[in-house]
Amino acid sequence: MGKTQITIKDIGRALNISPSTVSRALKNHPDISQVTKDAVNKYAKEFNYKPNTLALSLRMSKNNTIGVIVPEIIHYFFSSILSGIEQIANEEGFNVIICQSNENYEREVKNTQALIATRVSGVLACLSKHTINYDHFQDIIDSDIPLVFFDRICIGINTDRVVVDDYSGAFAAVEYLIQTGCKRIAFYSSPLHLEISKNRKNGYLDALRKYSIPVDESLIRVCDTREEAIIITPQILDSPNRPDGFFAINDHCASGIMYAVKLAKLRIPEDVSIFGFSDGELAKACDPMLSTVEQHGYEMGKNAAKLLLDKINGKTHGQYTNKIVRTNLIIRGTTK
Amino acid sequence: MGKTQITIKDIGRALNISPSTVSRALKNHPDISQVTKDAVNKYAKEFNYKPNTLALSLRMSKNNTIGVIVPEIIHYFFSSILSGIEQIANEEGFNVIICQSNENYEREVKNTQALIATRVSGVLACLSKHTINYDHFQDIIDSDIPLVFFDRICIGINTDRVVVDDYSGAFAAVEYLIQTGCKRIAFYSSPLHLEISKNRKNGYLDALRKYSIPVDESLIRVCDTREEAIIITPQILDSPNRPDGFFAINDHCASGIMYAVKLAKLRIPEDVSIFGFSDGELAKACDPMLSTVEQHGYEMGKNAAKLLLDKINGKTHGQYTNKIVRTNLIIRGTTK
DNA sequence: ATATACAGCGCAAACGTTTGCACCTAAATT
DNA sequence: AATTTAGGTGCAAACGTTTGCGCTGTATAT
Repeated sequence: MGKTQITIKDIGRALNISPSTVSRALKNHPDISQVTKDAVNKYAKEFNYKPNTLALSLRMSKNNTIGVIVPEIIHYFFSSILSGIEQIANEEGFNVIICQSNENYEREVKNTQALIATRVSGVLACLSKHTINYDHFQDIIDSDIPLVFFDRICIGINTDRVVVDDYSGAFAAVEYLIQTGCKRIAFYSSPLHLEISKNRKNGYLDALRKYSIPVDESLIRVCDTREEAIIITPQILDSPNRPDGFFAINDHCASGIMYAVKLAKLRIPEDVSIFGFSDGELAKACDPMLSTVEQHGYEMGKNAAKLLLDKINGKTHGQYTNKIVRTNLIIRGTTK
Repeated sequence: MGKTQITIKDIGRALNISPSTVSRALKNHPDISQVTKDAVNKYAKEFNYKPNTLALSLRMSKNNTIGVIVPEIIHYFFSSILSGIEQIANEEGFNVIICQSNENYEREVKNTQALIATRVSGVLACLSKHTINYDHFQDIIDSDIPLVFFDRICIGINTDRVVVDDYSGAFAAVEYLIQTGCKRIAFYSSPLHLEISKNRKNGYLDALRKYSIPVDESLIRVCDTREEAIIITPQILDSPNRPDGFFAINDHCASGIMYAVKLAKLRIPEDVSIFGFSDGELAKACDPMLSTVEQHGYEMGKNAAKLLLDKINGKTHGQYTNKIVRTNLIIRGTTK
């Protein structure tokens, strides 16, 4: 007990050979005799030698660590992405260090700087809701650190991205609402400067157009939390011709809508249909269970991590790839 | 662009001074003249010098990184703990690298070994559901790495722990059920070798005893997921004298019970009351909203991280502290 | 003029590894 | 017998920092 980690030098001293020989023996270098190798390996095992990754990283000027910048860990979608990232990184022997921006621009730039200082091998990033300046990400690229964006990307920067198929998911959801009889469909969105908002809005609009349903701008609201939804929905429900369908930017928001709709003594889905986005933990807890767009966070995380690792390992050839993770509709009880 | 990070040596070369002088200048060492300091700082700022943390860690044999081993990131309780950990670590300039065991013993030991190899400054760990051997954690301690357990602790190892007040939370919840008229209360638990299960069971049992309610072993089940709850609850509801109250080990499980209860055409809370544990995302999405024991994952994470950092910084004096995070009841619609 | 003090800076070692090169010995080739 | 070959090993530098110690030069005190 209390024993501190043993080093290559220690092994060398104990066996009366040089550190270089020990190093080579451990790596099974052909120059080293079998007897030496055996002796070294035996000793290493016995005293539980573990290479010092710090020294290794320094020597190789290559850190087997990737950084992840994520808005908030606690959201199901992000934590499942994180889970996917960790899975792949782990398989490839990489550590993942996490930073959360808390949807805060200043913290996001601090995070990027910390990651650069740590000399991580690569960075996976998802924009905070309020980020509109991207210089800190350019800094990452300028520092020769591979960068790939996921989910909330920015198009001002040349790099790889992996996104959910927001457009198609939104289009399909709204089309489903229309096909099951909805005539007036509201859309609750995150701030519109975000690509995901734009894309989903486009999906929403195009679905309406396809079925020649007029667009009513008053039905498009910026609202992406349960609390906000509970506040603004009653007003909308009160209007002379209230909507008979809601398409929400996430499940939390959808559950807020459900709450307000029930409070207004309207029936789900007979009077109003509701579609969410994410398929998080709460979707099945709702009553009726929430119809939603499954967006495969875990898959997204795995894809993003793979892409990054390929870049780190130099397997990609200068091209920026734009991976799109499919979505699919999960029809449950809040739609007809 | 393409510029790689500048080093202390580079600054020295550019300014015709030695690396040691640069180092001292940057640290505002009194031995260095103001003019030199100014020159160094100016150059450092201009060329965006950032210390190489790898070299620093190696030199100081101190890694400003802590490792966290967590069963599954995607669960709300764990991700909020993680969030709290990240918060504190960030404030203190520490990176946090995460490993998930996926509730798998083998992965857990791999994780511990990886963290030892990385020479993290400290480890925060939460046992996987199936861990019954603790040697790998002893290895961490033997490697002189501070270790603190959170939530799912093991009592076989001498170290700091921070846990939720499981006993009191359970006691209070069950007492509330009794006080609001429940006569037969079922308890759905995680595997009973876990301390949290034992403690909550004790709280459950003591509350029953306090009110002289006989214990019926058939009402105590191992079940901690929504899916399992949906399967086993109908049988229990079918029995001649069905329970009129449920105390679930987590909110997922509680939501499964709700589903089964509604399916059996029983009313919540008039016919049966339900109490969860966690206050996760889904609690408010339930209908009626779930009464549950709030367990403050974020606080727990912050506490655990603080404790660990104190140990790392040598602020604690050899004593093992046992921090207990309070719980409190959140009464919503699933109880009277 | 000599001794003392101190300000300002550089040398070199150290943290643990890897790796190009040189070195030595013994065997194999001429 | 002289030379080449190859097998096995060690030296030393490098990655970027920090830090104890020693060195220089100038200014102050005797």
